[in-house]
Amino acid sequence: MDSARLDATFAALADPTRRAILARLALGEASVNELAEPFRMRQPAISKHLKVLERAGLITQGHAGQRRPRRLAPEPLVHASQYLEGYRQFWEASFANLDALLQTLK
Amino acid sequence: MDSARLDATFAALADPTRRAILARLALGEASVNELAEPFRMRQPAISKHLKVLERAGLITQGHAGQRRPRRLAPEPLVHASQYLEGYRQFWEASFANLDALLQTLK
DNA sequence: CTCGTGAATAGTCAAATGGTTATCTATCTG
DNA sequence: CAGATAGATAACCATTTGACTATTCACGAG
Repeated sequence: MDSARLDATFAALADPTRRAILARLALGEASVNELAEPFRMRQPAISKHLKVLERAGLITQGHAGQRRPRRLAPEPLVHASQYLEGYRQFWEASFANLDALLQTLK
Repeated sequence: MDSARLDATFAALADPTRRAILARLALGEASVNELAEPFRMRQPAISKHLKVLERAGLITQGHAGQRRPRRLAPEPLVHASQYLEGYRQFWEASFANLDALLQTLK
């Protein structure tokens, strides 16, 4: 529905670093340094990725002392999933046609 | 699984023009000019978008005379959908928690 | 063969991305 | 108060993106 929202969500998902961050956050909230640790990348680069994720609404940030732990937010994932579900009819039909074709060739 | 594949798929989906093209192609194959018609945009711009979609494997091109009709390809949509499904557990738990919270507040 | 049309390609350009280093801000701790 | 540490922000740079115009390529029709 809201096109700009989907733009931001899919753009955020189109990067392996950011997907890895989301995967990590699915296990529970984490600080910036914890999120940065697996990557050969400086902290400001991670902060930039986090800003992209935040602008897409995929994460929210808390504020506990000098830490700002991030946590995963579900809504954009749901919207993106629903968008793709709109094509389910299409791809099931495609595979059904392929099946039919293979049957006739047999 | 294949990260570069998901990169290309999500990047391709992160643009409203390209999503509109996919929506059009879900109704059946179409030529470049037919795809370009709804947009205030020149034909080469559309060709570039089509190249992005093709690199992502979201469309294939036929070759009928001087037309190269595009058609929608299902696989990347399936993969993207499966990727998001991996978070379903997470978001259902999130919403369940929210429900529970609302219950206790009531 | 020549012309018209569908589409691709080349070249240009401005803006956005994704990284860097250096610095600043805020909080915890001795 | 004086560090040390978590993280943000600024400034910079190279690459990519998304549009444009102009041109070229490929095919079909007269």
